[in-house]
Amino acid sequence: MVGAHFSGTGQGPRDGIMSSELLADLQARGLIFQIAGEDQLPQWLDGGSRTLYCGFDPTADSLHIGSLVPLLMLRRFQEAGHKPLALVGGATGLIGDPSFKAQERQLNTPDVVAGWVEKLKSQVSAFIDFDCNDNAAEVVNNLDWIGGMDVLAFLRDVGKHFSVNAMIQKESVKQRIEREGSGISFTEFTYMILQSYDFAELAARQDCSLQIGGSDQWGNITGGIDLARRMHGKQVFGLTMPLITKSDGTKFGKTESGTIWLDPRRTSPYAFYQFWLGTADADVYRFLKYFTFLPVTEIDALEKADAERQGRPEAQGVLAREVTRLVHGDEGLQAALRITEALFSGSHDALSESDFEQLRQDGLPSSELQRSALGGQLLTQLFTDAGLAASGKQVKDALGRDAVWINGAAVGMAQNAEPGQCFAEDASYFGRFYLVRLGKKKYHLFELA
RNA sequence: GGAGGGGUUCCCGAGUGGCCAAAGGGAUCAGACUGUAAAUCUGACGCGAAAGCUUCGGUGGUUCGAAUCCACCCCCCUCCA
Repeated sequence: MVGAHFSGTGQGPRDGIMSSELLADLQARGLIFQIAGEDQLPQWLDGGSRTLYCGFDPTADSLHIGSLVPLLMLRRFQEAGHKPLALVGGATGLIGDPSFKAQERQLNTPDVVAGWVEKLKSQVSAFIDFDCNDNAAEVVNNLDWIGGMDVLAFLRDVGKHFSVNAMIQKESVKQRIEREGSGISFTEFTYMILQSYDFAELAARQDCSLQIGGSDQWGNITGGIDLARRMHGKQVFGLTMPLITKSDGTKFGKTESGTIWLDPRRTSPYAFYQFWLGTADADVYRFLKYFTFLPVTEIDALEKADAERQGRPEAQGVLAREVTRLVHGDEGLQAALRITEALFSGSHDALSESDFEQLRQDGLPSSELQRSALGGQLLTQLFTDAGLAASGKQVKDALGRDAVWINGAAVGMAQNAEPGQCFAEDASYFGRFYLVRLGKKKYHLFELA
């Protein structure tokens, strides 16, 4: 699956693109927050194929959609003819980035982090091309150069270039230092130095001249720019992307059910697709620019068309399809579409037996049902266990409002103690499937064991 | 090591002996309205269908009764050494 999605988009590297054109496109997409070395960067990029990098720290066994913008950014640069390095933070992941984090974080054990590093490596690889000749991507791990370093060398060769006075002035750690009720350990405080060292090291060994990252990385990136100059006399650049915000002020990338992960085992392509489909009107055109490769002109045209038409905009559907394909490939997208169509078109009766099996495999939440165990059970219990609701109270609430259906038949509070009747033989699809709907959007497939 | 401040239900944050399963806000879930929107309105929101059961950093204690009082411990923050 590594790299599989890249070729699936039908857009190979477009080496004809000039970099000034790239920067103009990024600008038009609103993807540029700040640039370090703004005067010289355009002509530097136009001057040839450059190497750039972006770091991803292993803080879990999967990246989430917060990393999507930087990942796609690496690819945008690659398509413009530059060489992307995806750095996986095998070393920095052991320390923890304090940037704009309100609290000190729990350290993870080296084994755990090492395991995550491997997961991230393959995940990151799906977004960039390793096979094109001149500017093939690479994955690097900073544990390779930080892991073997001894303390004295670190303090003398690297630490000497940093002024604590300057470090504590950085906006990214200021709140931790100034605000009452928080603090920062020396360990996390050192993070900035490690990331700076990464940049200097990559500049020296791979001639990497640009680091990209989220806007929260500005302090760490500029630290690296200074260090590369001091240690190796190299001039390098930095570019940050804006923090993705939502118009309603809530945090992007989280839903009621939690984080949206890139790993299909954590967030199914169906759930992923649904997430994007639910994007607010006020955000959707901006997100199309951030998260897809559709030309800006096309996005603008879509916005105009949506505005002129009454009713439901098409933008959400476009966004959901594009991003799902980027992350989960065509197959993942098809799976998501199949489920969506089956559930929201209103006609479950059209589904075949194999369709049901497919839905389960495609990531529709499902579980097994033992007919023998139905006896003493209550629906509230059954549905809570299946994850349809957080507590029996919520199920009860839904039952009381006639918001529960089993295979299309409404179920009320009166049936709570009658699961056997609700899951009757003749009510099933193909003798074994029950599709339960709670509320407007939550579905669960039960299959008789 | 010393002095002071603090740890409340998902989050913020009231609550200083009974009227406290614990105000208020946010988040979340469900309903109406809709576009599988937004805004608005309604209900739920520790667990439990209910009876009832278990919470306010931890452990013990005082009391008829504790989130609230006492003792010790743990953790966080500020200042001093």
